[in-house]
Amino acid sequence: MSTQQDLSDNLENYLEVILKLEETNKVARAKEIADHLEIQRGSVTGGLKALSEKGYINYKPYSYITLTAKGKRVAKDIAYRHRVIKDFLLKVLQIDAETAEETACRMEHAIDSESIERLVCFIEYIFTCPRAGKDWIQSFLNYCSTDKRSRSNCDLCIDKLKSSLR
Amino acid sequence: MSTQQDLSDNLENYLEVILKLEETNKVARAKEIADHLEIQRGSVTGGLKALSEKGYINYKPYSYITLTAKGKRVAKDIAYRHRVIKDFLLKVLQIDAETAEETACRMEHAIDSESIERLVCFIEYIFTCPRAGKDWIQSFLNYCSTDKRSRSNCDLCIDKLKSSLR
DNA sequence: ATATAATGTTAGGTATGCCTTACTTTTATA
DNA sequence: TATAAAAGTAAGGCATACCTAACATTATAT
Repeated sequence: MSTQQDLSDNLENYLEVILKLEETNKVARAKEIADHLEIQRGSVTGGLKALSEKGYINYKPYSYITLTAKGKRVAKDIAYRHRVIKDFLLKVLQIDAETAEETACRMEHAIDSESIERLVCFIEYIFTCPRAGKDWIQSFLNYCSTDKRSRSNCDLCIDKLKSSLR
Repeated sequence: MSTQQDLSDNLENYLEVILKLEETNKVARAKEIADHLEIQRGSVTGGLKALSEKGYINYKPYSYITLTAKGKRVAKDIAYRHRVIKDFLLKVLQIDAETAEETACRMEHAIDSESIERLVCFIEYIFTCPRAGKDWIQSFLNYCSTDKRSRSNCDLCIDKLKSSLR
């Protein structure tokens, strides 16, 4: 999904965690990878060997782990997709933080590059275009919770928009 | 992901295909499931046994396959998530049909129910709110392709909006 | 400096989910 | 109705990816 299908969703998660650990601790250690992925220590070794064989990490038994240039590039891309999707869920759909985080964790492996770029642009568009913007998104939640989907507030809203643009 | 995590992404795909085949042919047959999932005939049997054991399909060797009530409920939910995501990709992000289809196929297993409902509402909101609407979405693509993301056309756009609301 | 704790690896087991090949059942046709 | 084709199943194999328990290495603390 990242470049071709060289990496399973699982291995993508490894890379994402290793990047995070590198940023915090300079290097990653198996124990912490296990903790972050919520799997057992013994399960990590296999993943690390696979990533090493594919050239994404520098790995020697009993030593620390770092990303190769290729690994870093891919890891950053995954983290980017994660951020964009979480942003959309949080700021546009206004999903709660925990759900947004969990869903972003899964969707990041499923979305294609074109859609991610378009999504980035769309979020920007919403908050840039004078016809939309922050208050427009705020009204969205109100629209959602209104059973009748009434348009009774529309005139008021448009009046406010008009005067704000004068 | 559908109800709990009783079903893998894979088995969810089986259900989705079986629903589609039921709608077309009244029943599903292993050969056609294999064709739709692009796997070999021999691979299907295992999936069918798993779905049968979990109570999603009515399955007897050498016979046709139908969804149970539970299976139909879940299958329809998956198909719904698929439609909503594809709709968003097509109509909002304006991704090409083929990519939208493929990406929806993957994302349908990753998204949560809350986000799907919010997404449904959001798509509706865009095409209902007088501040947004069809021409607003059309302008989005233009915004995307503009390198500078300039706001030079904004005044013109707002004028048109104003007069359309008089 | 050495015992102990923490960390890492190995080996064997389980489950999913695909493959292929060979065999069985059903369907169609001659 | 017999036989060939099509559809379905079974068995054995492979890859992923997790588990646990036992063993190895490294780090810590006395």
